[in-house]
Amino acid sequence: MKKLPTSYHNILNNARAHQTKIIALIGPTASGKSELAVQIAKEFNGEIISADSRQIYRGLDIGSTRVPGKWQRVGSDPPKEGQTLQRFIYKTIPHHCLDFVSPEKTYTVAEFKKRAECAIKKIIGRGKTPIIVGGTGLWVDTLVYDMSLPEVPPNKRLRKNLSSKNMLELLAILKKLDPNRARNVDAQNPRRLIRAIEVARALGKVPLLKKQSPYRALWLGLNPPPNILDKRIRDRARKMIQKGIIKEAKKLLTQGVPRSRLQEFGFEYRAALDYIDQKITKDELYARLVRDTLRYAKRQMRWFKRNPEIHWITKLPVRSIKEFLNT
RNA sequence: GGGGGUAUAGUGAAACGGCAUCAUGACGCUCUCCAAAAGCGUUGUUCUAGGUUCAAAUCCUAGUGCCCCCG
Repeated sequence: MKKLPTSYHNILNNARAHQTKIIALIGPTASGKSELAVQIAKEFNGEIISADSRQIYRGLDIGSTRVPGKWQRVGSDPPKEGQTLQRFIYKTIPHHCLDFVSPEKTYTVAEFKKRAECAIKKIIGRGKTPIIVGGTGLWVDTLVYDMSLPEVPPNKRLRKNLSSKNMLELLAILKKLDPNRARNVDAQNPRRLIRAIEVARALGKVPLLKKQSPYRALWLGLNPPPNILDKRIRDRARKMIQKGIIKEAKKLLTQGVPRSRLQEFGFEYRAALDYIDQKITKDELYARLVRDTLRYAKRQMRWFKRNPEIHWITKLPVRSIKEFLNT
């Protein structure tokens, strides 16, 4: 990551002291977050920070339904005749944290948080409003609530070693390293146990999780009524096939992304692989995409429902945003 | 028309005549960096009618549905 001039750090520190305002826009897949985010950004002089655990990866354009490049460069409107270049650039809506990680690398929330914070600093430095948009609940929360995740990168070898142990053994290991964490960890979840051991081994113990937002965040939640979301999800699936999800999956494979890795990028790629392997027909591919998207949307909503700060909206809430930014 | 096979949860499967299980879905929930992940809980099944047996998903008979072969 490029080092920032110190002035940016000062800006962020000031921002923390003065409770910088940010907008967080969340919602399930296909709810129309991206479009709305661009509208908000245009209306209120903002820049967009994506909080999506898959749109960060290069080459996953179709399967992750990343916003089209034109929005990242020029907002949603092409330049009109007679429009000056300056006016044109002014309408540009920059998007951050998109399309920058090699698909072969495993990118973690912690890395995302650093990069996104860096983007927030820059946006604030330009006197603009950061708009965090995403469907990955954990990623949005980590950023907005400034969750103090321990700086311990994943240790592949340790994880592999521990993966053969059962949960009682794992719990015993953790108990020796950090009895406190052993008491409140989910003792039936191997992944959590292994992660706790990983952190405890590196730091001596698992630090307490701090969750204190340095920002004043306006939480907006977009959740269309079921029939509309259903229709949007069907459109999304149809377009995904039309735009060439299969071609994209094949391309990733030829680029050297292993099949196992491709499957980690979500049900879209798992379904595409099954089609490539001729396990399913094109109609079945469509049906699978629709079904799995609906399921995923439900799971996303389960996460969001727990956050009482979210204002659930149906369209651009111009007045509330104005009030929020002016108080 | 004749012969053979098969029938178990919404779906896919397991169960020597002895407590009907497993996976998946649905529903609800949890979350200290794999989060489109991982985990927890709830729900729900022996095609129908007889028979044999202390006891039947399992054995027998008939019916029904589905699959295969012959005509």
